Amino acid sequence: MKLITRNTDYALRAACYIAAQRQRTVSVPELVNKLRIPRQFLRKILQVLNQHNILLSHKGTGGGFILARPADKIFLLDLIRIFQGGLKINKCMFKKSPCPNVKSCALRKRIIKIEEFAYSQFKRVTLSVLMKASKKANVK
Amino acid sequence: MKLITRNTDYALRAACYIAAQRQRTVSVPELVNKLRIPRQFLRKILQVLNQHNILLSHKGTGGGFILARPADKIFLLDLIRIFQGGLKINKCMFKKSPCPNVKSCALRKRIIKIEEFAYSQFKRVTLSVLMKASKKANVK
DNA sequence: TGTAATGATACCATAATAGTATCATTTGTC
DNA sequence: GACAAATGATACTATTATGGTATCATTACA
Ligand code: FES
Ligand code: FES
Repeated sequence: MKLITRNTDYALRAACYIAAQRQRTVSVPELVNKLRIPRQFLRKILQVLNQHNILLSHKGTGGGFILARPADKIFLLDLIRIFQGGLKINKCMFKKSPCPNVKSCALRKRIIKIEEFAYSQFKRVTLSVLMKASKKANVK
Repeated sequence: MKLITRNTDYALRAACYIAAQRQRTVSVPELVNKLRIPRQFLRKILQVLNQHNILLSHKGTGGGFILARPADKIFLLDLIRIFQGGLKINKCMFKKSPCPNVKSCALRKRIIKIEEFAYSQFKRVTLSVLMKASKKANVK
């Protein structure tokens, strides 16, 4: 079971890379070269990020993408929502038995709790947080 | 994204039903009739539950399945492990950048936390807990 | 006006999940 | 012992979600 799909993963990596370039626009060829993400797939992803106002795009020669807002205002949760339609961890399984539509069901409760927890965790991860982690790694 | 697959769901329902019958063996035809789970799929699932010592099977006329141990000793987490190979929520995505193999990565930390939390929640759900919930529902 | 970029969109491939079919084996009953 | 009613084992198919590709249109700079 995956919490994060490859869509989201690639989006996150690309956004991180772009964030690190400050206000310089970054093109797909550059991203492909640095991140080794399949070109067409990456393009599709970046287009979606643009549509959702995570990135701004610039067409034409010398064009590319930049962040639409500061790196500490872009949350992993945003990307998950975009590419995975939110977590929507689970509609309850037991459609009929044993719990028809009980508020008190233990299973339902747990699932909701897990979902809320996952949200709260992913809300704390921003691009800038991830970039810091990566900096430390490179410095080591 | 599903925390619980249909395998596990069906297994849980079937096990709950069987648990409610005490020591009476319950056959596939009966389960199909009551739970409306596709017959062959259910059979496969029950066979797996038998192999993993959640259920005991009894062949021949009048045969069927009973719980291999008390309902409060059968955990949802067991079933998830069996049918979904544990939660194994996520091996880290960023294979290279931005965090090569850093202990301190924010994302990794979150993912591990979520995984642990999910485990702890599912460990608390037993067949008997679910049966209680369902009882309440039916009484209401 | 040519070229380097993205926009839009339709299509294909792979893998995970869900479900089916079939034959073999065991066991109770007449 | 024969038959029927159950499970055991296993191989196959179908559906869906994910991952990935290809192509043509549009924009913008030089
Ligand atoms: S299992 Fe769904 S309400 Fe209880
Ligand atoms: S994203 Fe994997 S270690 Fe940070």
